Amino acid sequence: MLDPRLLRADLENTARQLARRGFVLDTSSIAAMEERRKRIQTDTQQLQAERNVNAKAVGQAKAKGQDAAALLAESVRISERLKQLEAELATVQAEVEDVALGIPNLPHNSVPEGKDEKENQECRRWGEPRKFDYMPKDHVDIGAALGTLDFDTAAKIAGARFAVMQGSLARLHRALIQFMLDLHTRAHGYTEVYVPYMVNAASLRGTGQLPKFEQDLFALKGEHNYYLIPTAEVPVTNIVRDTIVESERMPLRYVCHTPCFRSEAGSYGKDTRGMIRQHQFEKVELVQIVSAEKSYQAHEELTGHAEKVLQLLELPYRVMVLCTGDMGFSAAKTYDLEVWLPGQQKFREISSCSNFEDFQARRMQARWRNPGTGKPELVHTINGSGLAVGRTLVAILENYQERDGRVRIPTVLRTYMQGQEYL
RNA sequence: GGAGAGAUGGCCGAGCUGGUCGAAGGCGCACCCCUGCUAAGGGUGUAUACGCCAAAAGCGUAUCGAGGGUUCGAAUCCCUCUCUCUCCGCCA
Repeated sequence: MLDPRLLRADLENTARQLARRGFVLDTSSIAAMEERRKRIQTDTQQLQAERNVNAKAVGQAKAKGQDAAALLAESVRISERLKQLEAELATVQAEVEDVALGIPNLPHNSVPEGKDEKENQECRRWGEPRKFDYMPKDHVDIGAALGTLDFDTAAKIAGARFAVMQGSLARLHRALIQFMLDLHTRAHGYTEVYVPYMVNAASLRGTGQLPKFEQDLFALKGEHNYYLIPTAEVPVTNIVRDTIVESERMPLRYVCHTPCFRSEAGSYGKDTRGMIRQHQFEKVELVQIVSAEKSYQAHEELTGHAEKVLQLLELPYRVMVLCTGDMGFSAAKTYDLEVWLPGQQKFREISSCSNFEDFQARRMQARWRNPGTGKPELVHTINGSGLAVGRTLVAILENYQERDGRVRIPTVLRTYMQGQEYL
């Protein structure tokens, strides 16, 4: 959520900044709504003050044994008018809230302007895509040949966009998770956390998935209104919802492995082959809770932590800064890491690292106590995949394939695979 | 699933026979005074959000788990929900 003061005092400028990311803010209707809110709120508060004064007078009169009939009559009159005004105020405040919750974050100044993913800009590249002296296969064919990756069985058990893995492939998948967690906890200073995989609506509202993107989520039926998490970002970031973090605990750095569940509504026909886009996938997520003045530095560092995983796995990648039009709803700035997939002859997203500034924090009421002022201030939240495990597995299969159908296991993973060299 | 207890400020904890309660007291914290070290003592202050205001000051409003109700007036009474704890049952 944006600072509501922007909508009150700096509406035109806010609209201009939102226009950069292709969001049209209806300034005249918001201005009118705000005008109404202000008027009703002022009137209500004034009347509430009158009621309080009057009620106090009644109490004092009664205590002294005086007749309070006139005061009581006045109180009744005020209360009736107040009931009506308070109802109006609640309505208009809910209206303002609805509008505010639907407005995306302002893009940071350093974000290039653009309409869609075609206008994202490459920041840097790492590694050299391997030259094959044969036509490299994609991970679906590689997995099928190994007999360890099976989409048909998954379709029988569940449906489309699921996978079944067996044997050493399933083990490599698990090894990747251990490797990533170990790296981030030992080398990058993150604290490992374990969290619920189902969350309530308040948490999803906090990180920005609700109310606007409910169609992307799996919701549970029954008496619990739970949703399956689409990313660990939701439970992990919400650790600090409705809390004031003491300054000596800052910054908070969490790493968390969870499964992620996404309905992928609206992506029909996209990436239907293989395990690039699944309803269920594993991800190791990095989350940082930092102060405002440190958030952009922390964002760069976190992106570097995700890159380190690819570097140690020796997978070629490039770093893209997303343009204003391609960024997610809550983000102020996003870097995507794209790994090279020989099977597609393309770079594909494997991590997305975003700075949300105080956008999520305001929704969550997540603050820290600034020792300089002694006052609570909104934190900045940052997160990134470090990495998407399924896609990392795909990248390994395709980049490490051999002509004979075997797949070499990256050196850093061998200790997790009992020294095994090939799948 | 059954029976009970509870949720108050950064923390602990009164208040809960409705009015003077944004809330006693303590701890913690900050500043000041005293004390030539140490220890102890005294004083003052110490929530958040919002509104009016260019801003500060100030004034006002709301908030005692959440929501609703009763009442002229609710931390206090009633209802619903959420969460926590204890006991029993069941269970990985």
